[in-house]
Amino acid sequence: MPKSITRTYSRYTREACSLLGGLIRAARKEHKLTVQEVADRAGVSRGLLQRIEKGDLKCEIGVVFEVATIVGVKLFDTDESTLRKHIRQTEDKLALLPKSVRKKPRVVHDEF
Amino acid sequence: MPKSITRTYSRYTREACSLLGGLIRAARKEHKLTVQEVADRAGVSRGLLQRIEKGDLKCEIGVVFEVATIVGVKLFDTDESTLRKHIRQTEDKLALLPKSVRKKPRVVHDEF
DNA sequence: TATCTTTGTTTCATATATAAACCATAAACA
DNA sequence: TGTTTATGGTTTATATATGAAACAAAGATA
Repeated sequence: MPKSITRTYSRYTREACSLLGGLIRAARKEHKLTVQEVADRAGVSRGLLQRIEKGDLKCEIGVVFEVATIVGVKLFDTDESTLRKHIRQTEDKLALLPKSVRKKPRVVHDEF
Repeated sequence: MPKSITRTYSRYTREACSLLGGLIRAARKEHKLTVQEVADRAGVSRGLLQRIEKGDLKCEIGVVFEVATIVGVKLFDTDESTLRKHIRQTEDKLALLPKSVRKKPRVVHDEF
């Protein structure tokens, strides 16, 4: 059962979300698109899109990214092929790292 | 009432989420941090963090961004002050744009 | 080798995000 | 001006994401 849920967000997180929402809103208007129109294209409700544009932190990331894509806001400042390349690079990097992370020697003997 | 919810995501959206998850995972391991440790710092459950690292599209964007921030993954390739500047620029841009978007002349008289 | 830890899944109860329907205000155009 | 449309708030019912706990398997250290 989820415990009663008061999350805290760093300033950077809040500002990043706020900026992303603002970029989406600006891009939508530049394309002369209505809130309803973009919502329809993304398959979401008008209210949800309005929350996204306000930088609401509690929206599905997939929906936010989808809306951003629809209005032409690039998440990683890269096109799709570059994106795929980054994914491969990240996978390669992960392959080199240890599978699981151990912190310290299990027991500390050096108490003196 | 929400209608029964089969969303579609573009390839770019899926890959962007996948990449972000991979970057988080790689950054976490580079910092020698355990899944549980990062989950605790972010105030989320271990299972949720694992879903984020797998690029799950249905997570709160605030949580994903927060985790990314914790392990040092920059969303916009900028520091906090630059981020704030971008926000202001976006606001200024929005101030210049029309408040609401009108599509076409209301009625088309020119049917002939 | 054996032991401890991390990770990867699963199931389940519930808190909550969402869609839909309203209404009110503001903005755009004639 | 008046009319139409876009936007911004609600409110409510429900689909679903989440936290917690349990389990198994894989990895790391001695």
